[in-house]
Amino acid sequence: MAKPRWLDEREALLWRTWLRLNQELPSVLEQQISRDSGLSGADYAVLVPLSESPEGMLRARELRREILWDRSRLSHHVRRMEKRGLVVREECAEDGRGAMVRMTVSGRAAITGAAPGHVAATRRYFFDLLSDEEVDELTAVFERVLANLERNGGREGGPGGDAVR
Amino acid sequence: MAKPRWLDEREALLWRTWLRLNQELPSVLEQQISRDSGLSGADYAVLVPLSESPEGMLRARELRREILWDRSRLSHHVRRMEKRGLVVREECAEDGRGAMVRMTVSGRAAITGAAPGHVAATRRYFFDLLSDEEVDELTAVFERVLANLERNGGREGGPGGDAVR
DNA sequence: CCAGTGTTGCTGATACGTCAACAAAAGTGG
DNA sequence: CCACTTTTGTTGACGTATCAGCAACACTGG
Repeated sequence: MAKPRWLDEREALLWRTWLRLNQELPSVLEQQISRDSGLSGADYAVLVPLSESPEGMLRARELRREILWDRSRLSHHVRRMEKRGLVVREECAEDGRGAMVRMTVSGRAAITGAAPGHVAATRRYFFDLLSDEEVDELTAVFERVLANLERNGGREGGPGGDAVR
Repeated sequence: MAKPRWLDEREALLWRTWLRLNQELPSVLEQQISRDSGLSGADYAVLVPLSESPEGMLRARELRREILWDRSRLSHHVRRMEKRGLVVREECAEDGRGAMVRMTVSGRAAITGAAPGHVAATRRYFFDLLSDEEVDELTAVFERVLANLERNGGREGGPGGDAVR
């Protein structure tokens, strides 16, 4: 693996652009969420699946499956969110190990307040700049890359960069 | 801004895919770098511009401009890298405030050793899955989004997610 | 020369993510 | 039923990122 084929001009340009976009877009969106709702991107990521589930409650394992977080990360973050009154932990009836994470009233209020602004920002900074065809093309490419990633480089829970969601 | 147009089916799919890719791809690449060179993605991001500059040395300000980091982040990270012997700080001749960051011999060895494997991984997980046309299409789309981002949402140094580079 | 202003980099406090180690419960095969 | 393994969630330690505040310097107009 001493001397692999280097990136050519066009590839290098794409790579730099991609890295930069991945740095800037999530950052701007997180700031937007945080500024007008006090939630972090991580908070948002946790609250979204909860808000979509029947009781506003999910087992930690399910939550992790949705957002692809490390066990430890979720545990720590839920503890912090609990301290802020956004969620509560309850014990799981069917499985003695399990932990249920339930959204509080104030948690639901937070996500309900934050979502519209976030979707609007998503449009303004992303979807408004894409044609319908481009939406489909990007989806196809990303899914292809993701599929390959999971076939090979996949790890268990997949710690990783933050997701605004 | 109470009720913005929600994301339709296809848009939501793209968004989820994008978030997931942004979480997984950088994570896999960072692990790859770290595993076979002991460098973190952040180390790599710092060392690349240094390795491309004439003396292996840049003023902190320039370095920040290249990688779009916060002042504080760079300062902290350079301190840690200095402790590990990858770079050294020197004072800037022309500007009394300035700080020069210089790559050490061992720093250059590290990046030289890490780069080929990283480029190979970049190919395996990204470029090998794209056609030539797709490379150009993606570049065009990303640049459009980035340009809009900098026109509006731009902040100063731009703290943001990590870049593997 | 000076006061005012912006820039540059550093630091300490705090929040966050990752890792290794752990405990408890559940599953599994004898 | 009993050892053994796996799954699940928690914790503490550590490295890292962000934020507010600071000090030193540079630049500008008077």
